[in-house]
Amino acid sequence: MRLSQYFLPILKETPKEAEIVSHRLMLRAGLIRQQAAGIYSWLPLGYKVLRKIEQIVREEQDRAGAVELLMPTIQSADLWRESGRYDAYGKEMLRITDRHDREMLYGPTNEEMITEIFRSYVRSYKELPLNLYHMQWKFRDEVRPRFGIMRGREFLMKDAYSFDVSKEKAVEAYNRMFVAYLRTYKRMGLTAIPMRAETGPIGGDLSHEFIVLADTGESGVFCHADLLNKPIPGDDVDFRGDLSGIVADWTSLYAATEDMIEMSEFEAAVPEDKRIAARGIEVGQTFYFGTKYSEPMGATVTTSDGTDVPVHMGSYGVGVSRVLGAIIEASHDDNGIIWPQSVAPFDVGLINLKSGDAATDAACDGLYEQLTNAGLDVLYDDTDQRPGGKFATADLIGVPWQVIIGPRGAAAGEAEIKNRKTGERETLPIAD
RNA sequence: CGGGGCGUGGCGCAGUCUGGUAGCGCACCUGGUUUGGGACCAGGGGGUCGCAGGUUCGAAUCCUGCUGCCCCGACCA
Repeated sequence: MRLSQYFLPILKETPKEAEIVSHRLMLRAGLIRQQAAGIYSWLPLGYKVLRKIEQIVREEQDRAGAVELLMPTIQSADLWRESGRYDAYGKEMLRITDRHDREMLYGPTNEEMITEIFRSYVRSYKELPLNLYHMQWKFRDEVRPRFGIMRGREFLMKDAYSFDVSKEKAVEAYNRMFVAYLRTYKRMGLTAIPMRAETGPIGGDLSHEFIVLADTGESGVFCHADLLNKPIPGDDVDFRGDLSGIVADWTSLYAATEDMIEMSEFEAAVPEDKRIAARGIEVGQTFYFGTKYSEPMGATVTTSDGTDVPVHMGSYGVGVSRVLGAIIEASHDDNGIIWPQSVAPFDVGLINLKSGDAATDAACDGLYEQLTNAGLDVLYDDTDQRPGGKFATADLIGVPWQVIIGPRGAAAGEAEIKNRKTGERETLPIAD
C-alpha cells in the first residue's frame, strides 16, 4: 500500500479526552475515531489490526473444535423473557421498539439465542459435544464508558457456547476453551493469566477470567509469580485428548480476582516473594453454567437410555476489540505503538526519504515491488513529507520493521533496516 | 446514579472574572527555496464561539433551561 493512496489520519497532538496510553496512541496513530461516548469508528489501520486479532481467535477456536456461525446484533425481547433475563439484565441492555411496537434489544450477549438455535435442531446426545461461536458486535449501555476501546459500549466479542450431555463432558469442553485461550493470547504477544472469577449474572460455578497485568487495568488481581512464565501448550496439543492435566497444572497456582480473594488464603497459598498483587485487564472469561438456560428454555437431548435431559452449557468470551487496547498497553514506547508481528497492520514500513528524486524513487519503487511479490504486506511512504515526519509516523504506527532508503542508499544500492522494538539498525544491499 | 470539569476553525488552546471589530500554535491551500530525525519565506482559505430562550444600544463573555463529552466514585462477563 502506498501511503499517498492510503487513509492514515495521524495526529501530532493528543486529543484531550484520552487519559490512558492505549487510547492516546489509538487516536494519534489513526486507528479509531470516537463517534459518541464508548462508540468508535475503526479507521483503516485499526480495522486491519482488529481483523488480524479476529483471525487468530478464529484459528484457535477452530483448532479446539468450535464451529463458527453468525447471529444478529438485534434480538427479540420474547427470547429473553424465556430465560428470565429480560427483566433481570437492567439498564445495561439497550432496548428498542420497532415500527410495529415490537420489543427488541441490541444484544449484550447471546446465550438465549444460541440455546434457541440448539433446541431447534439437536435431539440426540450423539450430536454432542457441540461448541458454536461467533464474532459479533455487542452493545452494553455502560453507565460510564471509559479508556477508549477498553470499556466501550459497542464492542466486538467472540463468544462460544458449548453443549454437552453431562457435567463431566461439559468440563472437558471447558478445558478445551481454557487451553485454546492460553494459546490465543500467547499468539498475540500477550501474557494472559487465568484467574478464578465471579460468575456474575451469567451464572454457574466454574469460571476464569483471563487477565493481562497492566497498571491501567480495571480489576485488582492476586496471583503466584510463576504463572507469568509458565509454558503455553504448543501446536501439538491434542484437543481431542485429555486436557485436564494442563488445566490442573495452571489452576494449581493461586490466582484470583479481587472479588474472589481471601487475603489469608492468598498468603497461605503463595510464598511471600512470589506474591503478585496488581491490576489487570480482563481480556476474556470462561464459564460453566450447567442447565441455567437449557432448563427454562427446553434445550434437551435424548440420552442412551432414552430419557430427555437438559444440556450442560458453558460460554467463553474474548473481548476482541479490548484485546487490541491491551496489546498496546503492553507494547509501546514514548514514540508510539510496537506491534507484535502477529497482529501488526503491515509487516514492513518502506520509507522513501526523498520522494521526487529519480534515483531514490527508482530504488524504493523497485524494492516495494520485490517485497510485495515476496508476500509481505508493505506500507510504502512515498509522500513528500520531510524525513523527520516520516520517521515519527513510522514509529507511531509501530510496524515491526522499517526499511529506509534515501539518495545515499539509492546511490550505494543499500537500505537501512530498523527494528521498531529494539531500535537496532543495519545496512543491507538492496539486492538481498 | 452522586461529585467535579469542559464545549471557541480539523487538532491543541487563549479570550469569559471586568459585555464593545473572534485570536494564537499546529494542520490545510498557492508560489518559491528545501529534504538522512516532526524545515523556511511570502501569500491565502476556513469559526452563526454546543443548542434554545432572556437581559442589553450591543453577548463567546451576564442570566435561565437543555444537550454533548471527559475525570473521580458507585456499578459491571
